[in-house]
Amino acid sequence: MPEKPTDPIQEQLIAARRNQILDAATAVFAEKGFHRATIRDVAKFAGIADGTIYIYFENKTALLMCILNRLNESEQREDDMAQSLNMDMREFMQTYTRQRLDALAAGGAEVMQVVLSEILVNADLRETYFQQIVAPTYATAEKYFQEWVEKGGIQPVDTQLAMRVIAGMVLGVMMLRILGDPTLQEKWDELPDLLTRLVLDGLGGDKS
Amino acid sequence: MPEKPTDPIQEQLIAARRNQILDAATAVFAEKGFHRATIRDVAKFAGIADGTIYIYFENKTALLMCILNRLNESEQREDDMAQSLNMDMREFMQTYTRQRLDALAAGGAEVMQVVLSEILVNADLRETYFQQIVAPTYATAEKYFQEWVEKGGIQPVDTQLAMRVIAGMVLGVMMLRILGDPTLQEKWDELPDLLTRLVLDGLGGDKS
Amino acid sequence: MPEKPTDPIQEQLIAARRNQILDAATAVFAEKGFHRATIRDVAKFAGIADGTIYIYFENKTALLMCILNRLNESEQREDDMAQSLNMDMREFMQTYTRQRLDALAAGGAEVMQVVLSEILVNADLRETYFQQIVAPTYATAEKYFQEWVEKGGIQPVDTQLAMRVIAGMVLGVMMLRILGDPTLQEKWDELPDLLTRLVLDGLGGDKS
Amino acid sequence: MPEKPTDPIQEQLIAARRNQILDAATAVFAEKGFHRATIRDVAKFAGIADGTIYIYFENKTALLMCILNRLNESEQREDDMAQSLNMDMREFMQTYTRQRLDALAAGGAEVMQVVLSEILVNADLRETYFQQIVAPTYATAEKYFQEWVEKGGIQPVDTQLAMRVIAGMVLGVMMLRILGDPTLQEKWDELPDLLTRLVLDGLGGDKS
DNA sequence: TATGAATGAGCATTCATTCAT
DNA sequence: CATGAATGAATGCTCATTCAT
Repeated sequence: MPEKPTDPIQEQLIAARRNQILDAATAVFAEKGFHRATIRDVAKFAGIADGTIYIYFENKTALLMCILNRLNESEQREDDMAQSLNMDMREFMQTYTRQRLDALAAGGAEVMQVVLSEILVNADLRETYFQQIVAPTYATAEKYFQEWVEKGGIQPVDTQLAMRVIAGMVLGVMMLRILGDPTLQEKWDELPDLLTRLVLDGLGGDKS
Repeated sequence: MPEKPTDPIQEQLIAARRNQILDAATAVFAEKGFHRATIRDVAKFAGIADGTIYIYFENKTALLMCILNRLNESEQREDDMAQSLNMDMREFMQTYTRQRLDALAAGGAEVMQVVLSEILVNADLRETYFQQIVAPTYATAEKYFQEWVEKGGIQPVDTQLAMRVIAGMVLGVMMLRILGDPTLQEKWDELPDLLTRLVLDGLGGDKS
Repeated sequence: MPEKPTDPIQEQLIAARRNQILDAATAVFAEKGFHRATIRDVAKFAGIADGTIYIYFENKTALLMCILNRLNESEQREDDMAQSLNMDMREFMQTYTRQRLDALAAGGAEVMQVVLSEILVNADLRETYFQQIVAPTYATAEKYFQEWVEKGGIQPVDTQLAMRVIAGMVLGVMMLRILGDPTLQEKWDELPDLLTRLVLDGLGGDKS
Repeated sequence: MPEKPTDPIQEQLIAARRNQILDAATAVFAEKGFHRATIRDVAKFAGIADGTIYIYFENKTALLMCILNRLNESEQREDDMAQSLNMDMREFMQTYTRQRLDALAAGGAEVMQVVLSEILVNADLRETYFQQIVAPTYATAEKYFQEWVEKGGIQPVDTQLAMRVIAGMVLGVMMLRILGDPTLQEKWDELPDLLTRLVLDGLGGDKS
């Protein structure tokens, strides 16, 4: 990385270049997969020389880590917005699921694809992902959950586990879409409602 | 691949050797991941020469495809058993989720990890996986689902979508465990109940 | 390295191939220097593929180490011959210096050049060289020296140090020749006599 | 290189900067070796930018050449001092060897190591070294030698060759020390005496 | 002059795949 | 069929050198 970027203008240039490279990396990795993509591919896509990438990133894996971090940052920002509102669980589920699912539909699928693929195989990356993205989400959500349980808004359950099931549900649906499920792609917009309904009311028909 | 083994004894030998190689490949891929694992690793593990693998398999990727197929076959067998029973949805959910989750806990995690990782990046593999494993599961399950809806056992919903959400829920929880979630690992046994309860009754507390 | 060469014929083939590669490496390193020479250069010179070299040698540096070892072995053989004879010091000096100097003149200069160059910079190699070539030579020679001192054939001196000075004298003259000294090249044959005379009688003229 | 610095103040600045860079290069090359050291290492050590080095030096190799030249100059100065004295050969040997050996022990070993290593492999450098350092030394020494021979102080010998042997002896002993010989390191101070005695009186014991 | 970001040629090494035995 | 030595294309990364500012 360029040394001591005390100059704020330099800092901006550096940030810009880093983003340029990360954008290229995201696109290329998404298309060819992390392993099949070469540094040369990324450089060409970014319109720079191979070596330049190594001025801004330690190595190829660091590119992936930083893609992950950018993902993290953008999600964090969205979560903050969610936090500021005071919602009941039904609203929360709707908002949360829609946000996540929309993000995927809006082009996040490819990034997710690459990141998940490598995460499954690279322990370091897995740890980072879990610590930086999954765990904070749990922490935030659990707080709400606990509140709702106390207010009597939902059945008493193991909140930790329930959180994971809900998060898993969203993640799993995303995976299935990424795997190419055409039905999910078509009816993607109906999911937030269905998920909310399922989580809160269940599908059981013998309740009345 | 050995050409037209009309001799049934030959056929068996060939099948045995193929399985021997696939076992080795499964073990090695699970430990080192698909890309880090070399053909030599697999050959050594199987106790044969590198070249021999190419007598039985087209190339390295074919090994993964065939691992996938074996996975498929074994799951199909289990699903058949499930089919033979005549369950209501609550029983089905319990049985299905427990079966899948137990399989993962019992050591299927590493294979799943490798397979999923590569599937996310390799379109051919993805298609195969979807056609051979996901789609048939949907087809079977949808039939049941439809029945239950008609019998009034569950609320009327888009069965296709509901299936996907349930499958996604199981897949997602598996992913989160693979990603290293310690809570899930601890409370893995409680999941079938929780999932069933969630899917059928929901978590909503204001229903009475 | 090819696995388990229990078969004696295989062993010979392997040894032959290793030598073929080492010959090529020696030639190429001598011409271009260790760093400027590429593995491809060596492979091309040996008439084989790049990768083949890595079947027989760990890495580029290993090539140098093995060149060193071959040097070692051949010198050891010669030293053994010297050992079997029972010489006085004058004979020994003549024989030893002539042997070493002739070896250099006969084509050993280039190998020596490469080996010395890298030894000066690579601590591992330096250690190996010292342990395997220099130290044994000292050990052998010191024994003789001690004998001569006891017999009164030579002045009492610190034998350890004297050995080093004599060895250094030979090495230094070699270095100077390698550095391109034309006088040394011309009068190379006169050196054994001069060295012997110098070591035993000195140049002082006021002794009578 | 800065063009035609007619201004004497400019000239001094340039010389200072060149020396600053050469000092850095000497330190860095000595520590990491010529090839492992990068221009960036040298620049950092000198506290300047990479590019600045190329204002004052043609390329990386030029740095080594100039280090060699500085070495040359300083040695020449010392030699001049030696020249001004009027010594007999015993004194000369003592002075010359002690001077050279002390210089090495005082920290010149690493520079010597790097310079010699590269000299062995780089023909241009070799020529420069020989022309600028070795040859002048010979020339000077030969003159004295001739004198001593004529005065009858020493045996009549081929003075050219004898010079080379003596120089080689010093160089060789240095090499052996650089190669890590612990005995030489311990008894380094005894060498000037031993060398002088050996060269002038020899080790032969049967002369009386 | 000084800077240091950008360049891109160059290289060691790996490994899937082939094929002579 | 089985072997495993040989192949050589492919690639991440380094670093001397340049040049716009």
